[in-house]
Amino acid sequence: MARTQGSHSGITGPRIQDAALQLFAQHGFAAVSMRQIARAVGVQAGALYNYTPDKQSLLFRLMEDHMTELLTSWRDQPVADDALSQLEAFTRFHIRFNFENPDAVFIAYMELRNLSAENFTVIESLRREYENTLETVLKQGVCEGVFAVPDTKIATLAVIAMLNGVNTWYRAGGRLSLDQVETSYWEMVRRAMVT
Amino acid sequence: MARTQGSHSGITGPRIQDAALQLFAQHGFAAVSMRQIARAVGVQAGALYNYTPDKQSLLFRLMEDHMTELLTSWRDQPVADDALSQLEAFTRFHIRFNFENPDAVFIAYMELRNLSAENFTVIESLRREYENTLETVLKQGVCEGVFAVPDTKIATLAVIAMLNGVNTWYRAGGRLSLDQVETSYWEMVRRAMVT
DNA sequence: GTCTATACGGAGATAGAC
DNA sequence: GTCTATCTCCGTATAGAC
Repeated sequence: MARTQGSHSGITGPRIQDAALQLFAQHGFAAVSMRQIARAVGVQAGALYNYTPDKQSLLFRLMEDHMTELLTSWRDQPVADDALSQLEAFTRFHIRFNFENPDAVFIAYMELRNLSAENFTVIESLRREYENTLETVLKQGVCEGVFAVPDTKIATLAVIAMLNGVNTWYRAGGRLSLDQVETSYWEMVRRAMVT
Repeated sequence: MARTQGSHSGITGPRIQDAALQLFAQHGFAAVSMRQIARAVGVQAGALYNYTPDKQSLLFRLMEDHMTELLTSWRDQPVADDALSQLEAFTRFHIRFNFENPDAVFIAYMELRNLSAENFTVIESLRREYENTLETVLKQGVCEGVFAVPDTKIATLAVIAMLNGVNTWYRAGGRLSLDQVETSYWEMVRRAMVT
């Protein structure tokens, strides 16, 4: 009862993040105004600055949260000990995670150039960390003699680029289930990597 | 002598295109102002409107010119008649063309959402046309029995996505020549597609 | 915690002189 | 063909009332 009119306790912060995520993904960071975000949340523009120091921090937080969740989700996956199973797990995990987080994935790739220099460094290092988890699998497979790749660094980037492509065309409810898509990509990845 | 001061005959138009290409690639369409473009060219903002009806048309023209050049360049490539040679030619052509036109390629992928609905349709159909040239090769290879792919449409998109990734990391003067990069990617593409 | 009001600057685009 | 000047609108961000 002591709460003033219009107060929504602690939920406005997350709602701002959600609205920004959706709007940035749809129109691009530079094209979205703070007023638009405020309108989507149902508050006035000025109120946003109780939750974020500025627009740049809003973008950074979205990307950092996304990359952190990507990394922890992959680390929480059950692991096999052979490289082949790990590569299949990575392929399927990456496709599924991207499918479930299309806006965040899109922003993480498209809005890198709109990060300040310091923020860019942070995000890039998280991305590098994720790429390294795949490269480690590939290196292990090369050691075991099950993978033959021209260059593990190039192969890492090639696999991730290929898998990222799924989000540009796959939509739920089309002629293929996500599991079928995973299987198709896994077949191509496997044949490209395995001896 | 009849020419007024500041006139640069017919070269201002192309200079506007070049400046816009570079600025859009660097900062993004939405973040670049007509004033910035004018400054880069060395004219006043109002003068731009002698060459383009508006900012949107400037973007569309850049993308359309790029896609058209991509298509005609590929059509001008010498063709082998077997699918395997054609796939290798496509792989190397695509990597090399992208390397030589990084700004245009970047814009063509990043600024699709900033096109008007009608302009988007045009660009999308040009892209589809380019993808179809690759899918035709893959289909031919499947018929000939030299390729085994889970789905020619998916394989087409997978190959292009993988090859597009090169531009995100490869820089001239690094540890690898472009020819070595082409060869690495071709090895992965070949093994992913060939029976 | 949210509101209204506003400072301050820059956006796209146009008019008319030269 | 380019310039200067300007219209009109919207951007980010802040101040202070409630």
